Amino acid sequence: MTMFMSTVMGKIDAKGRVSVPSVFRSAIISQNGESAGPHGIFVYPSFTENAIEGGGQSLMSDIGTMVDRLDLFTEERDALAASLFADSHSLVFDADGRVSLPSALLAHAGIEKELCFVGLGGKFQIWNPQAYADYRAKARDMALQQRGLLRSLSAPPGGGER
Amino acid sequence: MTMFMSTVMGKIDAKGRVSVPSVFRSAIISQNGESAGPHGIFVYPSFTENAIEGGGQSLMSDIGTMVDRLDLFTEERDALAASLFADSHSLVFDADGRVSLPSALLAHAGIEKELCFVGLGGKFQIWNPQAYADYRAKARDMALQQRGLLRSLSAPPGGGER
DNA sequence: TATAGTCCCATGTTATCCCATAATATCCCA
DNA sequence: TGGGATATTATGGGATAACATGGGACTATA
Repeated sequence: MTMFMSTVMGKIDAKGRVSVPSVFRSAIISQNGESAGPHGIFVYPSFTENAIEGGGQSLMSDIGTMVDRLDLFTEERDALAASLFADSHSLVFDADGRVSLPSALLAHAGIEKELCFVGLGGKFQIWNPQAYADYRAKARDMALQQRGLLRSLSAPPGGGER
Repeated sequence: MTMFMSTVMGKIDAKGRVSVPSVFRSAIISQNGESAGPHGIFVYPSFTENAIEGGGQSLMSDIGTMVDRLDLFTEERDALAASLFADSHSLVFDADGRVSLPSALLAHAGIEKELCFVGLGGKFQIWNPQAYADYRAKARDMALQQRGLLRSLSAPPGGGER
């Protein structure tokens, strides 16, 4: 299973295009299956942070089947579907592996020219570099507080200490 | 698996025509099958909101089978079917991918000139932009309440981790 | 004959495709 | 382990196609 990892800087050119880092691109292609037609990414605003969140198409179809399990024609389902899909976009790579991010998403993340891709395992995020630096400091503090939990997860089967 | 997503603004011209966004159009065409004759959309008033709802022909047949499956007396089922199909319209694209929305539907959604298409995955909605802005906030709250449900749906049998 | 609905074509705008270049990383062989 | 050759990548810009939109002409309907 290929995953998104590491942090890569990037910028938006005069035509609004962003080059998706090759590390992320190859992860997506292997996720979607080598052959499958035109590749691309699936992006939406993060619910909890001022960042754009994304993944391969498989992430989208997973969400689709999830919603399909709810009853048709109910307020709840429609509300959920609206929140999930209305602000989501399916972006296709051009010949050089670039996409153009919708302005609504850029606004949500406070991105103008500079941005950075952050791998999160199964998905990735796109941040304003400055905002990410701030967030990262906070995230580290949180992770430190969770150390106990982390140890209890890795310990069980007489696991190797790190 | 193509789905309707993202939000697109549009307007009605002097002749009452609306240009169906190309994102939605191509989703419909791939849903109906590339070849199949003249393409179009299937629209009806939303039951729960002041909006127009629509999709490709496959949505209509889904609704049909759903009605058939319902465990109701024929009278009740006929009543439901009537309310579902009586106010439904099948609109065909003109050469430029436009349709003209029936005035009854426009009235139901409170649309005059401006409107917006909202993707909901398997179907889409057409809103008065102002009304949608209000609804969006409400939908988000409702969706947040469903988060627990959502998580339980995504977890089940040996699903890929996200 | 007026009205509304189609069909078809014209336009400005935007996005897409395609190629060129420079920088970087990767490979290969001495 | 070097150092040069070869891909791969990121980025810029011009040409092209697609799209949204407006309006004229034709056809059916009342």
